Amino acid sequence: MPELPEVETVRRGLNRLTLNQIVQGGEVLLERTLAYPVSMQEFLRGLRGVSITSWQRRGKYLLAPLHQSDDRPGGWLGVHLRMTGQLLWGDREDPLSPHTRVRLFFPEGKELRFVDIRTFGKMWWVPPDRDPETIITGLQKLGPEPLTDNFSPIYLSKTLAKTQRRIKTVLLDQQAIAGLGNIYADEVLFKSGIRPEAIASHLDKKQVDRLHQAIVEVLETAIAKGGTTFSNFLSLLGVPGNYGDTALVYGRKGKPCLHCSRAIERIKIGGRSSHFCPQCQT
DNA sequence: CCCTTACCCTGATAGC
DNA sequence: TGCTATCAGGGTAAGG
Repeated sequence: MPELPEVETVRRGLNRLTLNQIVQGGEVLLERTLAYPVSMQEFLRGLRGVSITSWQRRGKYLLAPLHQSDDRPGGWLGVHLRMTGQLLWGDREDPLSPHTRVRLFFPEGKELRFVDIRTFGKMWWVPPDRDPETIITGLQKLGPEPLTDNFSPIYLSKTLAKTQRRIKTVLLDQQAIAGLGNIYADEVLFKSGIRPEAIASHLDKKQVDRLHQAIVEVLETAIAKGGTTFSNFLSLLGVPGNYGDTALVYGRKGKPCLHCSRAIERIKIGGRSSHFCPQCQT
């Protein structure tokens, strides 16, 4: 389940491996992966002959501006990995995983593959004359990037003050903060000593400040470790992460809290599992 | 408007 | 051991 740090890690890998090479063609093995255009012919027509100038990230979305060989704009490529999506860079002759959904062919036998077991992941080709937000509509509703100045303690306190939702639900709301998912949300609540079921507007200033700091620190640490901190995540070259290595509460139901030894509990909030320490989090 | 729930999907796992 | 039911969750649409 790639969240902001994993997507950021993928972005950095893509920037090292995929830029300024003309896309020679491709293959769509599961048309449902295409969010726009929905036809594989149109999608591949848009991508053939373009090259990628850079990869950008917004929340959990990857966005790449494209250009034609004569330097005219070539639109944009968008990717969302959702639950199980992976982008893999390798050779065209590498054995195909049965979960391969989209292939893009690059020069010298290289290939960028979108592999996705549970098929929730999406790709978009945005035509040159369109704003990406009009095609990838999820971009319109994204809150601030948590690792920029837009995400200040003041912003967080104002955002939390005006909702009666539980804090865990708000952390998962991409409109409030872009990029957190279920694992990192549980971890930042543990780190800041706040129960996931706490009503957001009831948090005091000290709690909000601690939460803000925890969000920034947990994400920065995870990015520094290459996004392999919690989730079972493969880098672009297929190198596995150290699953479960450093999660302090996520997935540790019944196990002793690493601070106080009380058993970690798991409850459902908004249809998602939430892990917390009943002693350390209040 | 604000918030919650159902849905999509397949591999892993809990439970009988 | 082997089978089946349940669970996992990101974003979106529909419902309350």
